[in-house]
Amino acid sequence: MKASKFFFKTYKEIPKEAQTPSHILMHRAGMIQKLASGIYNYLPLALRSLKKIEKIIREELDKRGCQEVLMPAVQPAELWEESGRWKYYGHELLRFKDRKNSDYCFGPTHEEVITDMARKILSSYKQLPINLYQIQTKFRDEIRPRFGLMRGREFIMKDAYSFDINEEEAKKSYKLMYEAYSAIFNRMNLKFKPVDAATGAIGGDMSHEFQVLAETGEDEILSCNKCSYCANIEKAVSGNELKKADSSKKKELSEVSTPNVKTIDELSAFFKTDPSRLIKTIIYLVDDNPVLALLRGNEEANEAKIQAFLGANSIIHADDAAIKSITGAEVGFAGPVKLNQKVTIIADSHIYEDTDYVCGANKTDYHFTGFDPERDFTPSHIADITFAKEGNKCPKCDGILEKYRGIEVGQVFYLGTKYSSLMNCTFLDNDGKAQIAVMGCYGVGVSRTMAAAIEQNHDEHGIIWPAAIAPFEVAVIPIQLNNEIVVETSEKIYKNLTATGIDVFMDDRNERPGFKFNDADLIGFPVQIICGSKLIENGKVEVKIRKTGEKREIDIENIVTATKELLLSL
RNA sequence: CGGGAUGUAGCCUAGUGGCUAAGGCGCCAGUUUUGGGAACUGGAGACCGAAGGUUCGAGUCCUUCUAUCCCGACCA
Repeated sequence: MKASKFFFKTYKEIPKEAQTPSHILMHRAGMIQKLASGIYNYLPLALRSLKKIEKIIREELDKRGCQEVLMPAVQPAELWEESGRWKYYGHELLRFKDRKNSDYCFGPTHEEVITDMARKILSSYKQLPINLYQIQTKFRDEIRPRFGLMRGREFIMKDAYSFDINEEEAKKSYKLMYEAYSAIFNRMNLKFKPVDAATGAIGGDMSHEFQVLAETGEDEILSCNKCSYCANIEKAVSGNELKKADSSKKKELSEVSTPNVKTIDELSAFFKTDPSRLIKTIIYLVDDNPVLALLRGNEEANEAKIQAFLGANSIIHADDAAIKSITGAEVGFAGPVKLNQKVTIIADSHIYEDTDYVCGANKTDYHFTGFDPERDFTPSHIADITFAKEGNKCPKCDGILEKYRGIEVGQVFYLGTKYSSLMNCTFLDNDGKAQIAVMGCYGVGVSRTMAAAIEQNHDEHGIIWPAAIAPFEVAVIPIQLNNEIVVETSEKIYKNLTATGIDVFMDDRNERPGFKFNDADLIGFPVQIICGSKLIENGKVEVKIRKTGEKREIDIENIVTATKELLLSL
């Protein structure tokens, strides 16, 4: 491709709204344009990279027996009602009506459609296993889209779904996809970690996320410094042993007037005590039922763990009115003692490490002191509902947990029969008996992967593409366009490289050298071949490696072989 | 959804209530220039996010709306 004919434009200045490296650089390099919040145009430069990502994905999936399909973006509400998600998916699901007033949504994911597709074809165990995938545009109406393609509303996703005859086989399919994903991100030369993950709205009971490590990642990961344990902060478990409360320190429960003292900070100031000596009572609506979560004042509630523990579809904070009706008090005075109605109470296991706490009295402007978790209330459940922390012991070995930030670019779920049973996706087994297909689902955020690659690989000059997903692998940059030998040589190199199947960008623009060098670094061509008159007279050109900044002089006649070798290492 | 901020040309910015809204980048034409974002000359491009209001007079003040961004909550 010649620059003079290529549809692109680079920018020196950073647009006000771009905050994060991938967003700034993709904008400056002329890869994307924003059309609306979280909705972007992909220009040729971006699409080239996306296509390469897609190609790698297709190759690795096809190699493992997956088959590509293409499903509609617009989906009828009936299917979502069958799975129950029309109700539970919430505002993220973009819903609309057609002219006949029928309900539709723009697909945020395709479990319903694929299960419907599969049940129409599947009749015998002989057809299984099967794994179907598509690469397609999704829409999720994010509350707060941000960081360009990192969290867009419309985005490109590869989603795959496996169907198996039983759990054991389904777990084999899961493992195969886990391997496929590792292979995919390895081929892209990205630094990533597969981590244990919470399952969220998609459901199911086993899941791994593939996290590309980057400072700007939205997710926190805890990873053992000794063994392979690695989990999303929402799921991570501390291996620290629980202490036993010192029963000699028990005190009597007594009501204390605490006028207008509501928050943990206010309480700890009022009682002149550490937040760990306070019990925090948080009231949730879990699948519309009230749930009290109890934890120590210095801990944060891990809502993903609560949701997972209770096997719930949704968890939200109760509003003030609900809190008032449950506790009989204003917000800020909730506690587990003397509740006037039966509610589920989930107690964090850490609260049993001590006694003599302060907790709410379910009476406006009053708290209890001397609260003893073992004596003063009966929990419905005791569970770990806090976050593990950096420096905690690993739950699997004697190592220590370290913290990383990551960008979730892929996730694999073992779904079981969640959708297939609700939607009656069955087949006949060996004995002629109907069985429910066991499913898994697997996603890769294609557009997000592109952004993540940039987040992980850039410097102050621009993008540093891994060669496998770079829009172009090589840029040929003639310096003196008024010098015939330079022009001829660069043309020759361009043609020869292109002929061997390398993606070459020929910067034939009549610009000064510095301008072209800066553009080349910004766009991030992994290899830059600089053709200047002085070296060419000696039969050489300069080859610059974007990643290291290293410059080599290479004989013109060897340029094709040398470039090919270089690219393999990038 | 709560809190904060911002909308002036394709991009980045300036602009005490006062006449024709200013500059840089980019763009077009020309001349020179060609190893790290060139110089000069000439040119095109904005009814200042929208609607009301205050005022002799509004880009500037007020109200509402809208869009966008940031923090939080929420989320794959």
